[in-house]
Amino acid sequence: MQANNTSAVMCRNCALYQTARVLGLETPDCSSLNRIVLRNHPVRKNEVLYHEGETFRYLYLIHSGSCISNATMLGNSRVMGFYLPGEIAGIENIGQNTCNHTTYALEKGSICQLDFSSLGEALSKDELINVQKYLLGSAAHHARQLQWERSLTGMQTAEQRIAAFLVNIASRLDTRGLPARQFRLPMSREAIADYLGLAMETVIRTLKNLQSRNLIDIKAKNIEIIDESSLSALFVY
Amino acid sequence: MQANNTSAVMCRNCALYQTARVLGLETPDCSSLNRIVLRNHPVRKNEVLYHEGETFRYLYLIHSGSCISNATMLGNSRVMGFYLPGEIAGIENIGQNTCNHTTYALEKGSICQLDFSSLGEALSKDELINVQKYLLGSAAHHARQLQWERSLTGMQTAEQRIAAFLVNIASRLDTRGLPARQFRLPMSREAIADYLGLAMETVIRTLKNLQSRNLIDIKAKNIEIIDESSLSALFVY
DNA sequence: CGAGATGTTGACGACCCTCAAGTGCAGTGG
DNA sequence: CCACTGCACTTGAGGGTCGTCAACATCTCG
Repeated sequence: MQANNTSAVMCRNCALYQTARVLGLETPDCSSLNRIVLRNHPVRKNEVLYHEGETFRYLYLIHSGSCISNATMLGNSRVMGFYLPGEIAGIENIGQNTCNHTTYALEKGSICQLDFSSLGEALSKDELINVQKYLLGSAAHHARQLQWERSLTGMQTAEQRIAAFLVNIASRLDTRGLPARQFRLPMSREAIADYLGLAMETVIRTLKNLQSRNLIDIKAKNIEIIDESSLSALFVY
Repeated sequence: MQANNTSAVMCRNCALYQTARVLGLETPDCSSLNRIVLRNHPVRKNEVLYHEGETFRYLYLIHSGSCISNATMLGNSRVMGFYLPGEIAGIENIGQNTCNHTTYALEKGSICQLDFSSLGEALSKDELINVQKYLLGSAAHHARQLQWERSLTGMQTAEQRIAAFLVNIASRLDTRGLPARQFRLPMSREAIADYLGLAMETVIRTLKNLQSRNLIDIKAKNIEIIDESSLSALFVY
């Protein structure tokens, strides 16, 4: 059995399971889905799912582990976002030919790969309508998530941004039925800093400060949210 | 004829026109589209399209003018985004019952209203597949836009954020075939400040500074981008 | 024309970025 | 098992950016 520090979603909460349900296929080992889905593919740490500029074809449903996506801006790289268990990486590439981020695993895990470009051929019209409807809902959900992230990233103080970031991660884990009080922050401090537009040192100092006020307990990558309401109160002003 | 300070998209570039094309209906006055679309509805300044908490039903395609959307956080309001001509307001509500922003017009203009909830009944299966595919592409495009906005909002200096904001607006206008060198910023300085996580005074001073360096020329809400490459160089470091 | 909203300017101080030095930890090879 | 190497992380000092406050200017619209 796998160690508990990398969390996996239960099938009921996995984005892929929802997709399967939409297809009218409740059983996990149905054959018609297998034509377009690669199930539970293991990924190593730092393994790339898709490269910036590559032809877009697949959606990646994170089953366990987590991913980070980067975009290069004239040589320099910027962190664009993180994908947690149950979330869909690559959905923002729909409607264009190429991927515009590089996405890779932050830790050992497993993903399901869905051949988006073959949906039309592999499914009946009714099935396609349902799957499209589901993906449209997922894309809209992703947009709401991004809107919320945008507003938190734009907050004024480092403390607000970090508090909002932590609450955001916790709530996303909670949505998928994963422990949201105590979990592992899979990304480096540098990645958090880049993502939030802060200096790495500020991230560290702010985390330590939140810890000294007993709002969180953080040791290396392991974090426990002790006082979520006070943490939220920092940015819901 | 309307004055030139509020810009309208040419029909070829309007998001609604694309939708119409997807439906296989090239002519603007076709009857089957009329069942679910309210065309070119005029809106007054400050007129609300949809309220936070209201039941979600319609998508709004901005034909001319522009909109702002706000979300309340415990009484306080935060600017969540702006919608320019040719863009679709409300698309992020798909997949949930209620709207989570309040969106209203920043200036006099006109919009088309699409009854999203009746799509399934009003269209044939083939039509529905095409419309869904189109909307899925739009939602993904919106997500890419938001991802980019998130990364610009997270930039460190006020100058980077403002430069990126201006270039972003210009490029969105350009996409729809509208003048992108000289245009009107329809929102207040305060709204820009809130949106970018800055103080209003900083927005004003930074704009003035960019003007003194001859990168832009700004007078009240009218802006001309004089040196776009230098402006872009400020944040593509 | 007047009143309220919106925008502008200046002074000051806090916050956070930069730079630099040092610590801890993970992975590798002996 | 342990030393070694490299990378992530931590801590401290100093200075610049930007937020706050307050006064004033300008714009908008009845």
